[in-house]
Amino acid sequence: MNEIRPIRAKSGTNQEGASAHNRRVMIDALRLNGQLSRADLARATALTKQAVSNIIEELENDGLVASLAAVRKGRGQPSTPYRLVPEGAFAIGLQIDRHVTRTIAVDLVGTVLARKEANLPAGGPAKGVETILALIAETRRELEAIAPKSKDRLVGLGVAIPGPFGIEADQDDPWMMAAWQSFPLLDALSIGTSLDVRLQNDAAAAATAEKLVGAAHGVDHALCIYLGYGLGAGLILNGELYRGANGNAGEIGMILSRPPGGADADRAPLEHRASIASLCKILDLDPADPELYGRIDAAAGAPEARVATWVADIAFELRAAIQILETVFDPQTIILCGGMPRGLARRLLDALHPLLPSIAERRGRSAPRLQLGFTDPWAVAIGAAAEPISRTFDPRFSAILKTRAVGAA
Amino acid sequence: MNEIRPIRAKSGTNQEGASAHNRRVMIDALRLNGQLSRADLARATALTKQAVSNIIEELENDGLVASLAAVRKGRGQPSTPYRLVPEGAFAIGLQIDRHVTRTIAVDLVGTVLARKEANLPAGGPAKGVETILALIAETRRELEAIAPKSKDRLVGLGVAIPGPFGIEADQDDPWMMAAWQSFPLLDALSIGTSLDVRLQNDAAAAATAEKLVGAAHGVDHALCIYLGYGLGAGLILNGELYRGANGNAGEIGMILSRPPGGADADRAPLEHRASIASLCKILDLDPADPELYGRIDAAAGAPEARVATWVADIAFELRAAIQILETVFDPQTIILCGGMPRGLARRLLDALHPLLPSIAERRGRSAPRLQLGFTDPWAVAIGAAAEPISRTFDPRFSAILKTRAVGAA
DNA sequence: TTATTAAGTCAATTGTCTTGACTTATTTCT
DNA sequence: AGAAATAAGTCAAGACAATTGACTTAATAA
Repeated sequence: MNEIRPIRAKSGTNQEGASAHNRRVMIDALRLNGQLSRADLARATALTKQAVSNIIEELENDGLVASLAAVRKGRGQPSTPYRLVPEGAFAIGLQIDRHVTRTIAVDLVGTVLARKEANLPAGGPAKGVETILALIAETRRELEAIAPKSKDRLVGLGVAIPGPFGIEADQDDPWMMAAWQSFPLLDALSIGTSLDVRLQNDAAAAATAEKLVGAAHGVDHALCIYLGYGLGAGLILNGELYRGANGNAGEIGMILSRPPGGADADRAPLEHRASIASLCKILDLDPADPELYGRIDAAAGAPEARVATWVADIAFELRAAIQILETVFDPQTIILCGGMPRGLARRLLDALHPLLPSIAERRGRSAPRLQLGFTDPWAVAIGAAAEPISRTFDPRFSAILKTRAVGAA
Repeated sequence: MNEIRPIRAKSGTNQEGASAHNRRVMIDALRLNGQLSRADLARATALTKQAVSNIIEELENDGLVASLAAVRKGRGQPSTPYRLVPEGAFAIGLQIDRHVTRTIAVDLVGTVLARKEANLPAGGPAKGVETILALIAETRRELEAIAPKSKDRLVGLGVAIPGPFGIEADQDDPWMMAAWQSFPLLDALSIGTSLDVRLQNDAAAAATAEKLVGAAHGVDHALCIYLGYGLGAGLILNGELYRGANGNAGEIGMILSRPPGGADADRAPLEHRASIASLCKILDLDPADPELYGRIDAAAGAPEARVATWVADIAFELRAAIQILETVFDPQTIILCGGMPRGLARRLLDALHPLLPSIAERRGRSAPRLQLGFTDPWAVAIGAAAEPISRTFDPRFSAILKTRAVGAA
């Protein structure tokens, strides 16, 4: 009998893996610096001029980079800077929220080229998927009208859906979107769109957006607190989005916390008290209302005592959460983002200060401990769209490795 | 004027980087699986038989792996398994604690070959370094007596020191070991030993030990809660130790928390209530007592009400901390380790159950949510010694990349 | 005895980066 | 002006490490 035992091992790599990584590094460097000459790139990446030359030539042929006018910067031959070509790649993002779904089309540099929104019909995922597929198809048509090249250069469909994933959720708990969790969404979308589809939770998507085109651009260690209908955090660690063992890392809304002055038995998920959902409750708003955002905006603009209470309460909770996150992750910065009116986000940011003391209080900080990120309702959809771009073009450890034939875990 | 602007970029790689990675992957696979044939390795790493053959031959010449007797496992030529050679590499670990310092020598597979302990003299780091260098020298002599090869095969010196690092600490706060923090320890040790020296905090060291030879062996997402004189956590994310932006990730002892029933103003660092230091306070023990461990052991064995109180109190705090860590990191398992008697650790583990509900409660878990790791006073020193081994031989993203000439962040 | 299966080697090939010399274009010095 | 210095970028050969496909070896199964 040959006993077949699973062998645990990481996979190896070869020249192809190295080459793929180097291409990604070039694109990343151009994304971060706007434009660089071949010589700049060689210095920045520690590769030789010649290697860079070959790779840039290849990327130029692939339509991903293009040269700009030569610039004289002193003695020596003028350099020819290169930049990313926005039309080099496109991606579609899909946000599925509790009551609404949104699609977005972006290009290689993260510019939004099309956006669509629809309310999710009653009847659960089976019905909802039809709406979604129609919305995606519409978005693709619109994108192709603007950028005909996109037809052959769509690198994937990123999907953002509120987490957490795969837990034993109460099927009736509206927080969980349990029906969607158990629905074979990935398959339905893969078949329905013929695109490469990946799931993220909404906080991770928000973080992806901040990483590609926002405040986390080029920051290796950043946390994005996402305050939406629920509460979550997207973790950027070592320059990559961290997903955890089951894709649930950062689900800070599920932290059990005692309300101020409350007893231990009063522990409840943080997001029950700190989220747009809690604001809806305080303001007696229907979360399913298509005009929700406008109503919140109106309430936040008016001298509304209940909003002030919510801001104060949520600031209390978030201060503690921020202190914990800073302590546990030691990030360069924390970015507050979410689907709420900008004015409300600003008020919240103000209310959060002064922050609690933490190890983040150090001399010579280059970034603020806490800053504002994207705060419009489209942030998650943008992040969803950014995911395929990031996955395809950003340097990542796993992109170097060969895909393994055997092995587990 | 040529304006010199820093270019932000990740570095590239080449065949050498790929080759170095593949060597690490081989060693990692052998470490995880005990012994594997070349064909096994080829399947596990997705490399070709030929590539594996070449690498294994090289590793064999380097004295890092060796073949075992061929085994027949059915039809076909018998396979020749390979294993790691313990004498292939050695490392020294140094733990500097508040009142004591320890050194350890380990080999490639993590076996402890020598250990030394000394009390740190009064007079601060300047004086302490002399003690430490003498201890290291003694350890090296002892190691060389046991394993003469170690002279040429010492890959580094790992140092574990209580964190956090680089914060604006009160110089008189005994928690902070501020004097050591500001002392140029790295330089002193580098010069004094001519070894490659790296610093970690003690919790990270404990996690490194668990990763190399303990409960986190082969686990990609694990957290080690380290309960020593202070409280910290070592984070293993994607199979690598995560350090954060400033090497302070996991310093959960610095989380500000309200005591049960306490007011907001009572917030204090978690480790003030949850650590061996808090036990010392309860038991009226002098932390500087060289016999501290024995005294704690005695108290924990006796029917001592104060110990029971401490266990209950600390379990209360740690339950909340564990729930937070599970929620935030989504790990496969959490390992409880620290410098305390095994019996006490067991009592604490029991007292922690039932754990608070979290996203970690899922069907089909393969590892327990919480398990016991190393709990002897040498755990941190072992981890310190494991660090150079891990750094030199474990697969890591950064090991693939070229070292960059220019560029920042 | 023969076929089948699997481990492992041999030798040639491929792909990607490196090396070192060279060309081109510009500024600075004399 | 002319020469020297400096920097960007190319050319062509070389090095390195994995791949490819045929081959050898050694076992079990038919």
